[in-house]
Amino acid sequence: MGIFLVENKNFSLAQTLDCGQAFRWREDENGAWCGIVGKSRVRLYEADGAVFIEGADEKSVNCFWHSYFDLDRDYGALIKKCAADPILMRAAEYGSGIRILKQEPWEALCSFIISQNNNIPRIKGIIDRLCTVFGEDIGGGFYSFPTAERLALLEAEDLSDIRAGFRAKYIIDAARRVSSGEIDLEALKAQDADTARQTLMKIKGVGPKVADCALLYGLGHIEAFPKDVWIKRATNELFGGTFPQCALDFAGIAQQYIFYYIRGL
DNA sequence: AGCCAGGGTCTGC
DNA sequence: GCAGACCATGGC
Repeated sequence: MGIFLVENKNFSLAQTLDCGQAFRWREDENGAWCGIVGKSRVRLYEADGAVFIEGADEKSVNCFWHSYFDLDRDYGALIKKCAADPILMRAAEYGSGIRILKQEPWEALCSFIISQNNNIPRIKGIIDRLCTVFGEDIGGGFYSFPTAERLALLEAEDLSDIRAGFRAKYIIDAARRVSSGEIDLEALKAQDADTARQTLMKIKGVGPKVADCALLYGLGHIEAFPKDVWIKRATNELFGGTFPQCALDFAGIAQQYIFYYIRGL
């Protein structure tokens, strides 16, 4: 039996876990969502107007998982702010169950290095193989996301079975800079987004878009605003070339509504 | 078959 | 500073 996590107001597992911000969650045949975070494999489901979690103890639910799902933030209030722009309001209502996950910084950074010039199904495949080959066996045939320390010991050729293509050398460069301490991801949480972005962009293969994804999904900077091809398209075709100004202080969250909305059109 | 994908680097102007 | 070729791979 699962442990109560939260009421599912402004929280849809399907929207949150399959909106392109994380790549290791999968819906099972019963409509529950299974994923591996850290060294835990958990299963989440919605029932009776609430979200429940299996595979986690009471203490981790109240701390880690509460933070992971960003449960202290009032998404309803943000959606109301979106109403200042009629198109953004439509997008926010369409994706009103999305929450921005607070993922592990290294996993977020590495995942979005892999994401560049790539499509979501293949991103998931590459990450699956990366975890299976280089992650830690956490039992049951499941594997954790490999640490930067582990990957830093490899050469790009060692990733050939992962089929990450030209991104392999970028993964290794990122792993080495993080594991050596040259880039302290935890410290970037407390810095302003622009400073942190510049640091992240010292990594080969990390430009503004990947850096913003790491900032938003791994480092808690909700004002970071990844501009991928879909968002550029939406900004031009839906907003006349200018991102809605009413959402600037939570642009990352608004961006996720727009990304989900335009891909669903 | 060919275009595209949650882009970035490198080169040449 | 900015455009254009190029990068690996596979989904559609």
